[in-house]
Amino acid sequence: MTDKLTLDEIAKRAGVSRTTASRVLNDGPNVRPEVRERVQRVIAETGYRPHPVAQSLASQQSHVIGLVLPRRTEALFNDPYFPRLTQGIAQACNDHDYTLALFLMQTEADEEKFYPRISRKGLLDGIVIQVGQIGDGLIARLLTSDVPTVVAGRPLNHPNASYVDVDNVAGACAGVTHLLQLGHNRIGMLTGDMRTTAALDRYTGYCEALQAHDLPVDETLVSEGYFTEIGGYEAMQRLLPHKPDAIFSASDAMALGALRAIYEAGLTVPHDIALVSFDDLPPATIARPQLTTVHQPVDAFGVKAVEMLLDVMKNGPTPPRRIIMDTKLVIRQSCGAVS
Amino acid sequence: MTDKLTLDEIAKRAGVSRTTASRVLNDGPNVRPEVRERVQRVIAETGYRPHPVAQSLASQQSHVIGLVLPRRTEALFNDPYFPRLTQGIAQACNDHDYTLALFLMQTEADEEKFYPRISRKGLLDGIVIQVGQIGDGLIARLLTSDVPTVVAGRPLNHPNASYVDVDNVAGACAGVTHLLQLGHNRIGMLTGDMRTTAALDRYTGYCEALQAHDLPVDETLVSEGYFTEIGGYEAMQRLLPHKPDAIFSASDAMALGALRAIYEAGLTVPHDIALVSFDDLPPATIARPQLTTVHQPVDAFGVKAVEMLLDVMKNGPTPPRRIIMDTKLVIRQSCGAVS
DNA sequence: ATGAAAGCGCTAACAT
DNA sequence: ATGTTAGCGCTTTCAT
Repeated sequence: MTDKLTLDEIAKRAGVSRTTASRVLNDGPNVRPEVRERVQRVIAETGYRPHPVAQSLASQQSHVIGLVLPRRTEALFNDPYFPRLTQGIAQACNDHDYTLALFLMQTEADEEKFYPRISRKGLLDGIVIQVGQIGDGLIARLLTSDVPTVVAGRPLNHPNASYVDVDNVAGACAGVTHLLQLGHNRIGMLTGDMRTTAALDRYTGYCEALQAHDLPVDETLVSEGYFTEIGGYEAMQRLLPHKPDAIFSASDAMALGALRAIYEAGLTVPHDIALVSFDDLPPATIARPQLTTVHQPVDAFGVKAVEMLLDVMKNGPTPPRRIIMDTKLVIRQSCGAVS
Repeated sequence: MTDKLTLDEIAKRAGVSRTTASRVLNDGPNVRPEVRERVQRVIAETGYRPHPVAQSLASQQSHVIGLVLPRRTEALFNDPYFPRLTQGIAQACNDHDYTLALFLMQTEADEEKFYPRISRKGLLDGIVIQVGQIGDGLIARLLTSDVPTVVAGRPLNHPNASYVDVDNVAGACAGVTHLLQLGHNRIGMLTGDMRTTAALDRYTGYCEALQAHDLPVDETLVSEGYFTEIGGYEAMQRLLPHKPDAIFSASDAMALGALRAIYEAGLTVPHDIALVSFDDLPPATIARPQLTTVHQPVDAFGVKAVEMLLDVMKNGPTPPRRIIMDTKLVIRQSCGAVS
């Protein structure tokens, strides 16, 4: 009933042509105020809503943005980062009147399934794709497709990709420098999954900080923790025999695992080992002691990604856009700087 | 180039009518094998992909399912439940060749913004909406709209809604009964947000277990923790003066908070206070001691919700469907049953 | 300022 | 088995 309502019907009831009705609907120009009002009243009275698909077909834009998260199941919900990123992007889509379509790619095989769907102009007006080992092949293909694409995180080997990232190098460097200034000189690191640029860049920041203080990078003090709690736990266990006096963890989740390992070894944080991590997500304040950590603006990150995509959609992919967002060291208890 | 490709073009190149080309595209009947093959070859050679929006308009179905999560920002990423639910639903959509559109409703006001979009047949073939205080008004409206809707979780006051839920009552009852059998008789409870049915039902299960053992419900031993870590922490602090010998927590996250409060009070789990919770999400195995908890099948839950929706889409909303999924007590360390 | 007409790219009922 | 003919509901030139 309220459903068979079409723009033609509205036009008829308002005594105008469908064109004029369309103009009113889209707040277009060239409509006499009184006519506009009349049409609007009919729209309001009937509760008419335009058929979004018909609009899409005619206007050649769907007002739908796709978010592609290439990530294994476990990584996806063990890491508080993704829900938060998704939330930020969803919010931004909302604010710009776009609908968000979510694509979770669990395996490389999913790529083949998704690509035809999303690369075809029509369903999606644009795509935000998160970097990650899975799906990095997709990035290349997407960039040459006719769907505007923006990458969340720094992609490897895609020089003309538009992307937004946080300054992982500077952030990590700041975290490690803080530990150095507190007088530590055997600073170990728990790295993330080294197949990701986030992990690589944070490691780079760690090295830079040490080198700036004329300290060598001791590889026996570096262990891969894959960004997860359990990974951090195990990596920390590997590091303990080498007696670090401080640890920089590439994620809060790993820091949680490190805390466990340290306690089980009969040591305490920050007394025996000082700890600084990266993220500033909920685990940071849940942990005891609370984590000193490099804050990254995840929400703003999502907003920036969407805004960049909108820009690319409007003005084309060249030149490639680039936004590197600042991080900020948040000092809490785990570093020992405050009591 | 590869984009101006339309079904007409394919038909022309294959020397058939557009109808026949369409038949081949949709694996329809009544096409001679040789013709079918010829068309398929042209499709393959040209890399043709049908325009999904045009298909939607003509066929009156979008192959898009909407997931509506009415939840405040904080709740959304402090609780590992939602990412996991989303993941399960996304996976199920995938498997059934549907695209997932995500709608995060942060405020009641968002309702007004979303409703027109999603209630209009066209964009969405169906909707899965998660229950929650925000958005419960939406449920009523959606149920009377012409978009097939299924609720994730038991909705309050919507007798003819189709929904899938876990057996919160039985699950909670099993958890508390376990504590009773271990000999505890001052069992406190940390409840979730009591405006949600999940929290209410788990409380009901708690009461039932006590009553089955002829124990009264002592309200001084019950405190609301809103499902969050910090909420559980504070609720536990309120309970400690009343000397419970065991605690049933309505979520793993709250149990984490409770652990903190208990340790800070100089007590240990399970020695001084035994602990059983609900969820069996990642926090359960990260916590020390590991949590004895009522496992709920979140992934399967999402799958069931999608399958129910598909059923409703196909066969109409009546009679209302109902699926209550079983839970299972997972015994770990926090209850003290094992060493 | 308004409307007629031509699509947008596809599906489907109806011939043949 | 194949093609013809209408749409699906809207936007958008192009006249007027």
